[in-house]
Amino acid sequence: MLQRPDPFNAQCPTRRVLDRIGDKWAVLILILLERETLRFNELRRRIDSISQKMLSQTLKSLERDGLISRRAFATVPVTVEYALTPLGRTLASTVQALTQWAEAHIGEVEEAQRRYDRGEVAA
Amino acid sequence: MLQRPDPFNAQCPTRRVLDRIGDKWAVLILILLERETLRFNELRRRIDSISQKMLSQTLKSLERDGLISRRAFATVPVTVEYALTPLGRTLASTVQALTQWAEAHIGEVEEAQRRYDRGEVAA
DNA sequence: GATGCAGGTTCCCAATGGATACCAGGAGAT
DNA sequence: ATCTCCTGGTATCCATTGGGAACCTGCATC
Repeated sequence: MLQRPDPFNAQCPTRRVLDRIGDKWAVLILILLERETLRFNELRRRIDSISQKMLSQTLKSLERDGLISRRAFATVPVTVEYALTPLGRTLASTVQALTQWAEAHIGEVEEAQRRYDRGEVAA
Repeated sequence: MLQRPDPFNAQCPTRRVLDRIGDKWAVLILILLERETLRFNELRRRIDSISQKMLSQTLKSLERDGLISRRAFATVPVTVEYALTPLGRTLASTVQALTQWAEAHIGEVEEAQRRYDRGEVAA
């Protein structure tokens, strides 16, 4: 791998990583797991409107990428815990910055949308 | 807006902002425009494999959100320049951190994927 | 008059997302 | 004994989305 990473090249692996971050469910899961280890249905309850399918699918991808770890316990009913790996932890803090941006600037974005929808040109 | 922003609630506007960031093309466009103002076809040439349709669609959404500005010049053929707004600039630097993460950790992610695909459990 | 370039839009098909139903297996209530 | 609920999923179906390719306007050049 001597080639410099270049997310603008479709073949570059960093592009695939960006695509993964570009998964809205993955972002939410990473943020929740940064605070604490959670079980499947706990995640489901906390993330409003996620379907079981998308949750299970997203968890599987995150595990494959080494960002979260999955541990099953033979309790009854079975318990499955998801936690961030050290690698996932480094990403989660970066991703946190995004949600903080969203919370801080949501007002400006909404105002821009209203202006745009009224036909006004951007400032 | 007295309600605290909560991206885990589907109704919360921050969730919509996250969805926008979760657009892989939007991320790439923001990064390119952080460096310099660019024209439509310049963007198209730089972002490998983006279609005209997705480029035009993504630019329109970003403009609507007040993140980029569009200026058309009556040259011949017509010239259209896209640039970051001040608001877009604040987001672009945050998003930069993501690509830097991707470039820095892509090796670890790929190794985790190979391990997972060989059937090994995550470390 | 054919060709080229800019900046798009339209149309069509394949992939993705989400809703719903279903599964296994045991616990607890009836 | 059986009904129902809990866990953590999978299977199926359909609507929405994404991408590819072709087309369009306007002017300028060959």
